[in-house]
Amino acid sequence: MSTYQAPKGTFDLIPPKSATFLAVREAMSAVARRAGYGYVETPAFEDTALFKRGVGESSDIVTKEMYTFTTRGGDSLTLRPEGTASVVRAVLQHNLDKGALPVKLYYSGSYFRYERPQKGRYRHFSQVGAEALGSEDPLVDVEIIMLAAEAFRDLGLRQVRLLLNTLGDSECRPVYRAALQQFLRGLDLDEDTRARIDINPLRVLDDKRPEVRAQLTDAPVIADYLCDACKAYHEEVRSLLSIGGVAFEDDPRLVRGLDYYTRTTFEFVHDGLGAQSAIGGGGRYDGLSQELGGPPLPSVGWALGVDRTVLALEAEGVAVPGSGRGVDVFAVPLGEAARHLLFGLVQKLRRAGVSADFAFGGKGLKGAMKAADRSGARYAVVAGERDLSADVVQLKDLESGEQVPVPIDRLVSTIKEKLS
RNA sequence: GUGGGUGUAGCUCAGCUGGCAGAGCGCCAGGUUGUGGUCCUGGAUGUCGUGGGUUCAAGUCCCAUCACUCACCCCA
Repeated sequence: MSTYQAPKGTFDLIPPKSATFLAVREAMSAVARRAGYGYVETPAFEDTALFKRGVGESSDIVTKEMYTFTTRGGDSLTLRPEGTASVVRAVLQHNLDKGALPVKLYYSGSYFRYERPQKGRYRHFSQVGAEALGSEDPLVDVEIIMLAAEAFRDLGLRQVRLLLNTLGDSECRPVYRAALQQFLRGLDLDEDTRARIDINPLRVLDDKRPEVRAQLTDAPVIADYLCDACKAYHEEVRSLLSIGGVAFEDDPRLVRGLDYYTRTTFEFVHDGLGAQSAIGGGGRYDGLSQELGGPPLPSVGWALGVDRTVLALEAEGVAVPGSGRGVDVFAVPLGEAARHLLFGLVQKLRRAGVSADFAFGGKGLKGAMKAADRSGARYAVVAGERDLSADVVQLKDLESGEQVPVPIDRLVSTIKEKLS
């Protein structure tokens, strides 16, 4: 124990688990890159007003979860609670929307929300996101969803379910919203929930309390209120997903926490994470650009939770490929002359693209071999006075235990050959 | 903001109705003065989260406090 520890709701990523996090980030990023999405990186903080406007004043994120601070100059800034608002801001700021559409971008980074931590919910968390901006084409929705499904599949997750819904648009949603409000007002609800009826009634559908859920069974569903355009759009998305072989479940109760979503919304959930079952989610946000002062820019995107995906992998007992690798070679010197020679050979190996480590600290041979073993190296290079005077080093295969002398000037080529 | 659970060795945890601080794993050393992963032997490491109280005596009981954790509201 030390005097200091990581702040509440945060955690350190340390080996060996940190390798899994890297692998998850990489797998998620890779599917986006393969599909022509370019990397975008925006600041970790933005003008507070961007999130208030973008995420929505009525969302809980804005009302109670933002890390907001005032600069010396008097500006109000906020650590980003999510990625989409920042990306849309960047696209508009740099006029990317004036070029070829859709603009396809992906990102990977840290996000911040001030909440009570629990399993899968942290104050500092990690997401990989992808956004396709400026195209109102059901195939884009489908591409986005398929990419996320592919990322989870590449990682080896099996128990992932895709939930799908539509939230309608500016034409039909208000009608549904009014009907829902009327229904909700007739229920027996606590004060906070009653307040939400006026602010964002859709979110009441998401309540998990049994006494609330019981009353929601006969709630009106959006499907009955969709306008023709939204209905057609949603049917198209559904049928394209089916043609593409992507399994999904219609979930008319699926509402998301951010105010900007329109039409397609979806969530990837995993059973086995505890209460925080969503490992990724997203949807279409056709009105967000205009909300932020830009032109109409119908867009769709997702964010996948890196931390939660790691939890899901653990729950399934899946080992991520490539996350447990050590170095290729470990050097074990005996005596001062060998220390200098082997240290030099380690540099040569590294320059040749072979990962290599070294027994530092003048350990005894036994201790150094132990270190070699723990490093996960495939080969150990051992050398002492005897070998040096013969211009060789001992190359030991740590799996088979076989050991052969190799001339010093042929070590790098010999190892490269064996590793290929 | 609300409710539950847990704080004992580096890690995972045991420790009964109060009576000398424990195990497994890991770590270090030796068995093997030039060879790891198996095996054997030995060793080190604790303000029992913190502060107070009850008691002859507190890891154990009581109070407070802090931390962690799970869940609710809500969300990736």
